[in-house]
This record gives sequence, structure tokens and C-alpha cells, in this order.
Amino acid sequence: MDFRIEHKDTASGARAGVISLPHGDVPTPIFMPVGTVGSVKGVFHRDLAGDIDAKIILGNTYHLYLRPGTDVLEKAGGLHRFSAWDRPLLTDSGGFQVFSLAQNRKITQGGCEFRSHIDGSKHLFTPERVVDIQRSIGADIMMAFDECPPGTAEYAYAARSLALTNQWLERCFERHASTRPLYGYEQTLMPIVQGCVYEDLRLKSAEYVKTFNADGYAIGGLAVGEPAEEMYRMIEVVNSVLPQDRPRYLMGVGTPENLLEAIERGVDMFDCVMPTRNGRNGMLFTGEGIINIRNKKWQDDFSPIDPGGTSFVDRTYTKAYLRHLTIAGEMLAAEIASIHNLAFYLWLVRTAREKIAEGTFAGWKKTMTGKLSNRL
RNA sequence: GGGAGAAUACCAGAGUGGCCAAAUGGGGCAGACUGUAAAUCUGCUGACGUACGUCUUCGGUGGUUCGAAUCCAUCUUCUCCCA
Repeated sequence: MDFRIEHKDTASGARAGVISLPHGDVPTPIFMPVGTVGSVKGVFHRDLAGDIDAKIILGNTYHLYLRPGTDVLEKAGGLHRFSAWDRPLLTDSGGFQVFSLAQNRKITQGGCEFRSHIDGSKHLFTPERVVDIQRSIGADIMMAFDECPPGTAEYAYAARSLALTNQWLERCFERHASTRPLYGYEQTLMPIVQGCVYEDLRLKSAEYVKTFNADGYAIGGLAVGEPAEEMYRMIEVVNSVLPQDRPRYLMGVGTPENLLEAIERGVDMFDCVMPTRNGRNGMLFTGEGIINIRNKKWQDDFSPIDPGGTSFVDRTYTKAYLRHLTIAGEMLAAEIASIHNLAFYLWLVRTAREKIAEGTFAGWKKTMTGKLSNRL
């Protein structure tokens, strides 16, 4: 993996660059749609690669290991071929499931034992196993196995957790170095900075991950219950340490506003379920603000979903029609909203990139953030 | 013409003397959702008040009772059965 910075914003930490991966180039800043089980829910690859123009999407190690399993993935020739997605792919390690499936898992020094949310069977995830699974999946970018503690974690817990994540990180890199890709292209491994909302832990963690001389660095454990201001502060702390010339990936974030704030602070990559999940639940993100399409006020609004939108759904369908579909529980509603939201997120980062290149990012960001969280 | 049964909130439908402004479901209205156990979850849904609460409701009317959606009389409407 290669990263080339093309423009730096003079007034902030924002940068615009290009990440080169085996399956293609990724302009940064970038938003990566989440496709946990090998599918960005409700969206055809045709539309992902078309109007949405997603440059890279996510898969999840934990979920793909449980279903369809590594045997099938290897027989298929990896997730790219299995799912017919020929652009770059990043897999999360299962570290987030240590957080989100906290009731179904037990952490030990060796790893994390999950009780499958599907059938209750037990599965031990070790750092080594997690790297192996990601080899089977064949992601361009694999993530280290970490523990993602909740945003409310106490200092003592956060410190212990970080120590464990660091041990796991070392084992991930050892495994990565001692194994080869299965499908003939390189897979890079990204370490993850943890440390909750504690500045000294974040600094320590950032210093530690830096010693692995990775192609890129992720910031994890944010947007998990702590106030947004804390998150922004942690990003600043961490990015003051992480190498300037490598991409920074803020995991699991976030709202459109979160993205702009983080871009301003030097973050290059994002992923979040928000555009898809919230879309399925009737929430639309637009350049003018947020729409809850279920609200009665859209009942007879026959204007396009988003006149400023970049996807075909924005021009084709009206708010009133989408509201009807959403309330009727039609699956088309989820598809339309997902396509719209993803197209908006990709538009947002694409435009941020242009503004950085033009040197007008600060002003644009100010205008945008004033509108993004409006309730329409 | 005779007989039986039923009428409850937007709809369906429990409740059959006080714990009932009335279960539950649907519908309606609003909210939540951040490396996806989520096409999911939560709240409200008679009126007025933030709230303790007060007032008006269970087809109509009139009774019985300390107290009625619940018991009685009667009227209305509907359903079914027999002629």
C-alpha cells in the first residue's frame, strides 16, 4: 500500500491524498461504506460503483468467519470474487464485536471467546486467527485485533485494555509477517490506537503503534459513548503523534459533521453504518440538514428527495413517495435511503477533497457544519 | 312474525360491580441509531395541566348501588337461527 499526499490545507490539519491498493486507488479523505457480511445492505455493487462511487468498502472478520466461513471464501477465491466487488476492500478484525457483543464474549490474555450470535456455538478469536481469517477473506487492508472499550470506561480499565490491545497488536504483526496472501496480491495490516478518552493513554498508544511502521494507522474506541468534543480532542492528541505521511483511519465515525471535524484534524479515512442503518430507519442526510422521512410533513411534498443529490434516486423519487414506502415497510424504501445517504457521504468527502485542493476548506466546512445537523 | 346474540378508544379486540381512562395487536405521531446480533428499538396516542392531578368516556335514555363498561328496564342499530 502506498499513500501520496497531494494537498495540505494551510489553515488546518486537513489533507487530500491518494491511497494505492491492489484493487485500485482511493482518493482521500474517503468514506467507506460498511458491508459487514459481504454486502452493503440493500445496495447493488452496480450502484456502489456507479452513482455512489464508493472507492472501498468494508467487510467484517467475525461475521464472515461465522457465515459463510473461511472454507467457502477460500474456495470462492476470496471475498472480492465471492461478492463480485473488484475495488478495494478493508476488513474489520472483530475488535468492534468485542464491544458490541460484550454480552456474548469472554476476553482472555490469549484472545476473545465469542458465543456466536447466530447459533450460540463458541469460537476463540486470537490475534493469529484473526489475521488468518483476513487472509482467507483477502482484504486489501486488514485490521489488527483490538479491544474496543466503551467510551465510559474508567482509567484503570482503559489502561489494562490498552496493554492487552498492544500485546495482541504485536502478535498480529508477527502473524502477518509469517504468512503470505492467498490470492496473489499484498495485504497490509493496520494497527489501532486505543486509550479511551485519556490523553496520556492515547499518546502512549499512538507512540506504540508507530513503532510498527505500518502503511496506515487507525484510531479506534471513539464514538462509543463519549461526548463528541472528547472525540475531537482525542483525534488531535493522536494525530499529533501519528506520522504525517501515512493515512489515518477514524474507525466507525460518524455523522457528516463528525467527518468534517475529523478531516480538519487530519483524518483521511472513515467508515460508519450510519448512512445505511439510519437510512433504513428513515433518516436522510442532505447538504441542507437531516430529514426524518417518516414525519407527517413530507406526506404531500412532491419535490425530489434531494434536489442537490448526486444519485439517481435523488432525482427519480419524491419525498412523499419515499415517505409512503418507508411507512409501508417496503424494502425499496431502505434501498433508496441507503443509496441516497451513501451518495451523500461520498459527495461530502469528495467535495472536502476538492476544497482542500482549492485551499477553501475552512470556509466551506464552516458553511456546511452550520447546515448538516439542521432538522428539516 | 318468533328466537338467540352483539354494540368498548382511529380499527380490531380484552374486560363482565371498586385494583378501569380501560389489557393486547394494528394504525397514527414523534424519538433513537456512529469499526451493523438493528428493514431495529423506544415513547406517546380521550381532554386540560410539565407534574401529583382534575374533568368527560365503554350505542341512547332512565334506574339499582356508597360505587357501573360491567347489574336492571327500555329504545336504537347490527348479526345469526326458525317460520
